[in-house]
Amino acid sequence: MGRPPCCDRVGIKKGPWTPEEDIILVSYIQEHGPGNWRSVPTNTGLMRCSKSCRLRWINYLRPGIKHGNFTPHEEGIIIHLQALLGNRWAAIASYLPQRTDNDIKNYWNTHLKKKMIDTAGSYVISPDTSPVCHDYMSKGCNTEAVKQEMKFPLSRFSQTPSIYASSTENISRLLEGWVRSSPKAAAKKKEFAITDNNNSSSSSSSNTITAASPKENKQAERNQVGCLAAAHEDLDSLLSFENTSGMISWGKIHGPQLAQANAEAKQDAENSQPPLSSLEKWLFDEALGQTDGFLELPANCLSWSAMLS
DNA sequence: AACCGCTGCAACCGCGCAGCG
DNA sequence: TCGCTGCGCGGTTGCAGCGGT
Repeated sequence: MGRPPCCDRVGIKKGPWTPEEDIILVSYIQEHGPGNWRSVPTNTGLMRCSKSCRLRWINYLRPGIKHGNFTPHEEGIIIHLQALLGNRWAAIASYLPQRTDNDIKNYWNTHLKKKMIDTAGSYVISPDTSPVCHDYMSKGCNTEAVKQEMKFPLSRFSQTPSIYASSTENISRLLEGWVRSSPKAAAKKKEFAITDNNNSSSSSSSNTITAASPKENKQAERNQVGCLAAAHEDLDSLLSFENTSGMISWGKIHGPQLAQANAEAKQDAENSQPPLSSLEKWLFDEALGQTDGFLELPANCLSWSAMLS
């Protein structure tokens, strides 16, 4: 007796989202905030199921999402956390706020898993939770990829997404200001902070995964996410291109105005070099072994990642 | 130029969990 | 306590784009 699929209703549209649908969804979320997905299709008139709306928002339209160009450091984090947590992509994604679980999952399945299998032929993958890197370290490793990343840490911004992708990036960018000022978002951050404080005794070790019951693990995960919230605030500056030119109200722009807004936003992004954020600094520090960040990875994981590159 | 296989990624599907009445 | 409902997660699929022949 299975539950009937949510998208079985006649008239529910499937397949790729159109820019128009994206704009409708973004406009609605800008006004009402994410959540209550059940009501989104009915209130917006979108012929999509609630799940599809949620997924589209989470994986593509949400502000601050970065696609493609995984850095060696991100690879290292993913590899390390995958070894620690297994295929719990949502948990892994919580350590990489710019990445979605879907993105990480895809990247793992299409790139990293293959690399791991390829290299596992010559090296033993340790089954224990401390992955892996020892053999590589003992054999020496090529850290050129890491050095490159450290030389040009902002290279990721020079990626050339598709035309439509750039338009959704602009949607995200435009939304950035709303998310920052959104009372809901602020409340969420506050809530995280409170959770973090309440668990301060454990937070110091919250980055250490210990053997515990599934329920406890779940709670620990939440705590970890809470710990990350503060870091997320720092990330804001990285995630956005600093909408100093002013927030464009999404409810008011359509057609040619939208195209112009997109063009201007793109121009802004091309002209302005993003400031060095706390995270960028953290990445530098991490590479130099001066980790005081929220996620402390074994330095050799960078090497591991570079090795795979 | 046409075909074919491969790759990467967006989107879908099914299940489990949590909240609520 | 139980059933219903909505949300979130992980696995899987489908398709567009690309390169090779």
